[in-house]
Amino acid sequence: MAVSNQPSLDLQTLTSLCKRRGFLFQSSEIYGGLASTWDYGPLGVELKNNVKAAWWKHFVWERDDMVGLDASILMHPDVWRASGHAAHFSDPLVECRECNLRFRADHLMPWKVYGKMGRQKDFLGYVTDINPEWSLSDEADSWHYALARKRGYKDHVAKPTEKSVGELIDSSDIPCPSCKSVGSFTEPRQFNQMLTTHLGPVQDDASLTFLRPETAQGIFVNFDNVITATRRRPPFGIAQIGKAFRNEITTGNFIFRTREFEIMEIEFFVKPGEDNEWHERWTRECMAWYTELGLDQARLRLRPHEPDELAHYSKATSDIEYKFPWGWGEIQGIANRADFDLRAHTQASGQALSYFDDAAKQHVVPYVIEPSAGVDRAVMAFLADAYTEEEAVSAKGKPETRVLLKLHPTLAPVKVAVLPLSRNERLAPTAREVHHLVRRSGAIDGLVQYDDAQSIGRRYRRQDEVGTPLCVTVDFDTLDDQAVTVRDRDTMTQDRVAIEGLAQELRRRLE
RNA sequence: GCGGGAGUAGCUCAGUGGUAGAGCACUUCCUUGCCAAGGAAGAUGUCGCGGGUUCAAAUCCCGUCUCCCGCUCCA
Repeated sequence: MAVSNQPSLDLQTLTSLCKRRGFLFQSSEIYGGLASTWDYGPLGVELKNNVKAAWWKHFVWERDDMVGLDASILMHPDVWRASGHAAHFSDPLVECRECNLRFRADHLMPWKVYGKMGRQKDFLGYVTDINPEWSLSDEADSWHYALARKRGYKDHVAKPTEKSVGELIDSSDIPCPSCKSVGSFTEPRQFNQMLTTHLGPVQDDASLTFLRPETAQGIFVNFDNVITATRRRPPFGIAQIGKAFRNEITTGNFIFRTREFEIMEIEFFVKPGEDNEWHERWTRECMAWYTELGLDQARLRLRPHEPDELAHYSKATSDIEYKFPWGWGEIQGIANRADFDLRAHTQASGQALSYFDDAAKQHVVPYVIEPSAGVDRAVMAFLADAYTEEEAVSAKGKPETRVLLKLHPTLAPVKVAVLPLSRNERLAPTAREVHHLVRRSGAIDGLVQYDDAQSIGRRYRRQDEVGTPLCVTVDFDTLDDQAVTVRDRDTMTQDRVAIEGLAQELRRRLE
C-alpha cells in the first residue's frame, strides 16, 4: 500500500476539506466574506480546543513553575504607550505611484518646524534635520518639545496633521528616493497595526483605546498581583491563552496570517544572567511539544532572528517554523525580552515591578523569556501534517484514494465513532446503548459520535477524513456475544472487544 | 497597497450571448451486511455582489467584494 503523507497537499485541498467537513468557514460568507477572517466549525472548534487544552495541560498543570492568567483584551491606552507599541505601530506612509515602493512620509520631506519665543514665531528647522526616526503621529509631540527645549523655546507649534503632511508632499518637489519620479506620491496614510476602538458612547479621542496586539502586556501589568497572590519567585512563568488583533497590511495563506488570532503565550521570569540558558531551554521544550503531538520533525526547524529583524523589545528571538504547503512559516517565537517591559511599565506607571531576592537582599527586575505560539497556526500545522492520502484497492478491486487525518488522538475532534453495521432495527437499540455507555462513561475526553447513514465502509472513510482514531462497530454477533469490533484509523485493523469495560479499553487505546 | 490568476450545487469543475450542467457528496426506500457496493427516487443554484449594454447576459462592459500566487510589509 503506497502511503503519501501530504507531498501533493496544496492549500486548496486543505481549505476545501476544512469547509466540507466543518473545520473552518469563511467569516460572514453570506455577505461575500470579510478578508482574512475565519470561523471554526463544529469539528474545528473541537480541534482548536484540544490544541489549547493540550498546551495548558503540558505547560501549566504538569509544571511546578507556572501559573495561569486570563487578562482582558481591552487595557488602559497607557499600557501601549509604555510598551512601545503605540510608537512602533503608527506610521504615516506614502507610496510612489511609479515604482510602488513605500516610504514614511515624515522621512521624506523637509517639514518645517516653528516655535514661539514670547509672541514671535520662529523657524526652528526641518524635521529631517532633527531626527529621521521621529514620526508625525504618536511621537509627534516629542520632537516639537525636544527641539523647542533645545533652542530654549517654551511653546511648540500645533501638531501637524496627516492632511498637512499631504499638502506639503503635493506642493513639494521631493523626488522618490528610488525611481526619482517627482510628484508621484500618494496621500500619506496611517498604517497603524493596532486596531482601535472607542470605549463609551462618544467617539472622541479621550475614549480611544486599542485591541491588544499581543497578550504579553496583560501578564506584565499583572506581575505584581501574581507574585503577591501566589508567593512565586523567579524562575517561574505566567501562561495565558487569548485573542490578539493586528491590522496586518498583508494577510493570507488561509488562517496563517489573520487580523484576529489567538495566542498561547508564556512570560517566564528569570534571574538576570540566567536568561540565555532559559531561552535555549524553552526553545527545546517548545519544539518537543509539537513533536510529541505528532508533528513531523522533518517539517519543523528552528530559525534564530537576525539582529535587524528583532522586535523593539527583544534581545534575541528564535522562531519555530513549520513547512506549510506554501513553504516555511513561523508557528512560534521564543523571545528574550530581557527586562524591557517590566522596566517600561515601572517607569510609566510608577509602580515597582520587581521581586525581592532573599539571597542577594535586594529588589531585582527579572528578565523575561517569552515562548509565544499561534493557536491558529498550530491548528493549521497539525491539520496539514495529519493530511494523508493512501492508495488502496477497493473491495471491488478498483484502485482508490483513502484520505485520512492522522491526528494525534489527543487532538482528534472526534475520539470515537459508534457505528451499527447497518441501519437495521435489530442492531439500532444495542448500538444506541453502546454509544450512550461510552459517551457517559467519563473515560473519553471528547466527542463520541453515532452514525448509521450509508454503508459501513463509507462511514469508516468519513471518520478517516476527520481523523477519528477509533470506530466501534456493532454487528449481529454483538447481540449474542456482547462484544463489538474496534477499528483503528491508521491500520484499519479490527479487534473484538467486550462491551463490558469497552470505554476503559478505548481510553487505553487513545493514550 | 501593487501585479497576475480565479469566483457556477456542499466539494471539484464544464459551460464564450439564446431553457443552469456533470462527477463526487447529501436525503429516502429496496437489496446487502466490515472498509467510498448495487438499484430506484429526490433535494440542492439570487452563476460572489451591484450597475450597464442587449429582444436576450453565467457569458460582453464598468465598479466592488472575496480567495490564491508573486511583490511589499511583518513590533
